[in-house]
Amino acid sequence: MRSREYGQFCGLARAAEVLGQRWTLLILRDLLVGPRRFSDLVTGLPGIPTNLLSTRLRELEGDGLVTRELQAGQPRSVVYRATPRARQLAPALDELGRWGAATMRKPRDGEVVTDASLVAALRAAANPGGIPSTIRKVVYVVRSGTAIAHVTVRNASITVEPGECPDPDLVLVAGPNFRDLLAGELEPDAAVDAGAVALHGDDKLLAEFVAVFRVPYADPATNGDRAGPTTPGDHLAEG
Amino acid sequence: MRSREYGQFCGLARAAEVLGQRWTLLILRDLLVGPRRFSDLVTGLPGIPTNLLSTRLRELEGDGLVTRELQAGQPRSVVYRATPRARQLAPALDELGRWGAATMRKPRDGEVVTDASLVAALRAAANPGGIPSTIRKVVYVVRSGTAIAHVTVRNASITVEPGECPDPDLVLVAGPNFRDLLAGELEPDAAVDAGAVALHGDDKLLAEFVAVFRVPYADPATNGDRAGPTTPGDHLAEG
DNA sequence: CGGGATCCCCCGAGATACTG
DNA sequence: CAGTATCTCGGGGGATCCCG
Repeated sequence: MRSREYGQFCGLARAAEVLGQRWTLLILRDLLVGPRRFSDLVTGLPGIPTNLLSTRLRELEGDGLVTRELQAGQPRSVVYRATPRARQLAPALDELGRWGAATMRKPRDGEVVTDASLVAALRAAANPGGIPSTIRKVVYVVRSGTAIAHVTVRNASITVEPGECPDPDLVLVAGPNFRDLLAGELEPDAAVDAGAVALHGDDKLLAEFVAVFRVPYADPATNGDRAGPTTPGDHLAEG
Repeated sequence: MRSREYGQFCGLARAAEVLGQRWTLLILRDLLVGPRRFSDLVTGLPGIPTNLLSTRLRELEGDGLVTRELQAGQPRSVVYRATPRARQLAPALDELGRWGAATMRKPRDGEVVTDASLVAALRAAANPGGIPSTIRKVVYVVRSGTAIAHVTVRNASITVEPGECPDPDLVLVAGPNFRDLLAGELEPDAAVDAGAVALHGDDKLLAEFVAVFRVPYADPATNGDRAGPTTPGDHLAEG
């Protein structure tokens, strides 16, 4: 079998052949946030070798997941864009991201947060069922390290985009314990004093924010078992 | 950054560090079907080097996803088991499997179907909402190549397990166009004549089977766009 | 300056053989 | 049965170079 293949007629194996290549999952994560130029991707993926990025983009184009558009202008500009087929990956990447986030506590040495990773994390955490019925439109700006995203919550929709936004109702600057807040282990009232977040604006809106964005928290000590044994029926009867 | 790491404080990056290693996704797929011995895994993963399997199992044990139990007996036996934390991956792997299956048409040259891949595919395709209200208990056996699984459909539950089962109500032997049937592109009445399936037993139960197991079918020609442009709100506003 | 291509080194993966 | 040992080879990492 060729190097990246697995020799099985299996959906998961086919997915692994594409997504199992190093950096591919993060390239797609960034492209699902929006179209990006080569240099944008290099910036958003610190440490990626440029030759590998080039190779991956060509492979993804061949797999029908990315399109390549030449932009007018001098110096010339190339824009990479996720195809509809790649956008169908969003639910799977959200699941993977939530699973991976469940055991994250502190950044490892040298780990960074990028705009795209912040946007992806917030989109994966978004819970439309948590939108208060009283809301008309609220705009948040979220900062974590140097990463910035803005959130617009309306009656029945949550949108998350990278970067700043003028006139936000509330700016949240994530502190060391920010995830404890989103995991529900820290009450909104206590979050500022606990160093989870610093607020600029209408700080009463923080309670709405944590109602809308929730992350699970797996206990590593029990290998992730949080609420007793997994019952059959949770997910058919796997295991 | 160490070789498998990405240097980002991001749930998806953490997931990729574990699942992006070659063969890891398929090892977990097999272990989510049930506990397996080393030689079971070697059999279910044709082509995997035994030293790599050994390495991966040790890594997964270190990541808290697999436990290793010595079984009594001579020759000695070792059983590997997915931890609860690994079982939390099931929804993500199902999503990935459905995504990968959406563009599968025919097996590539030499591709096989294993018991575990058949079980995983059926579990990912299971749709409890499709269970007819008239059902009490129906048992199917499904064969695809040399792979065998059996399915039990009850009032509100679907279980899929590997291997045979005594006294099934209906045996389905998958033919070349079996997926067209599950994708809804082939009516149950026409399936046998079209070579999608051969039946042994109460063939009127086939309609119930296809109501319970559904797979999506992406059109490769349009890069996976099946029903017009993706509307914002389908998945927040990604893209 | 953006968008790559080229080069070299080395680690990780594949294949096979062998052992407690 | 359940791995380890050894070798080879391709792909990834890192730096540099190139071209419009």
